[in-house]
Amino acid sequence: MDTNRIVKELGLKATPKRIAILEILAEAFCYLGPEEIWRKLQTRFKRIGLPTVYRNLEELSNGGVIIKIIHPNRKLYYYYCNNTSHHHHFVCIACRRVQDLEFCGEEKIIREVEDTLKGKVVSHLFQVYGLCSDCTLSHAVPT
Amino acid sequence: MDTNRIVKELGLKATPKRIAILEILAEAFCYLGPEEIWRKLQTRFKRIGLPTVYRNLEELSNGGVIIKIIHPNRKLYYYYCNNTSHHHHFVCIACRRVQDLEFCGEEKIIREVEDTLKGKVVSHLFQVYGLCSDCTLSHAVPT
DNA sequence: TTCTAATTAGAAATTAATTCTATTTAGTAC
DNA sequence: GTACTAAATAGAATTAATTTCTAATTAGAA
Repeated sequence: MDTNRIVKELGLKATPKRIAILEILAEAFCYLGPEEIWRKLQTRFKRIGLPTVYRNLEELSNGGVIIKIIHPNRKLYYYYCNNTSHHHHFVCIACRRVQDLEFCGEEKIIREVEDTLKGKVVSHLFQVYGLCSDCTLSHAVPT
Repeated sequence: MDTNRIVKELGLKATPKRIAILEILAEAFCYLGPEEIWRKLQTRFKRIGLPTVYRNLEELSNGGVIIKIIHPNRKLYYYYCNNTSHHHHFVCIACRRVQDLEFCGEEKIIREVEDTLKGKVVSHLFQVYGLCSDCTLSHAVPT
């Protein structure tokens, strides 16, 4: 995965820290918060500010390379998503693994909103929470 | 609507402020934040603390009488929902009106997660954002 | 190599939400 | 109606996450 090229295609400079942030997420296969990412970065960079992490996550998120998670606890989480087509995710509440879902009822929603409610759909948020195959087997308890 | 009875059925005391909070939401037909509710309460009560509002919203939300909104700006919002059956909502991003949706792809999601991913669905979050019929007509610009 | 706009560090500020303690109150028992 | 007790509240203080600010640094173009 050419993180260097990905970042430049977004019109951003390929700074070592920006690249590292993207790589950490790409290798995680689960969602991470800014502070968690910051801690991982501190093993590679002796000077790294938390605002830098926040700023980069926001930029990469705006560029569509990573996805911002809407979490009930109001903290920010992000995960890497190389699948650019519209789709949704199954999030494991035990291990945080994120997996793609095929299902999307978009057409049906649009039809109901436009026909019945006479409104217009701008976007929809759809996330499925549960236990992934590994965590189902191990009877993991979500944190 | 007997707010007094509703509150007592949750095992909570029917204090004037708690009743007022529930009434404000029930009469709003849109989602409101704690501070907005607090401002409305201040016209009725000369002494009313913001922590009281937060605490009551959390309690009423736990009781299922009102619903906590997951909002991209990470602030808390709540709306009154007297429809106890499982369903989802269409939220107008201009005027904040909340309307019930029939659509729910629950069975299909469960089938995909269990059959394909071998996981188990615990819950799903599904919200549709757009412009309601009134706001579509008036070309309202979301705030 | 030089230059410039983008990026960063680190401190400070902001904002929403929560905690704490003393006081008040709803609802039960009498 | 009065007394009682657990629940609820006010208001100040605190917490925690995120954002803003300014001066210094750096990536990448010229």
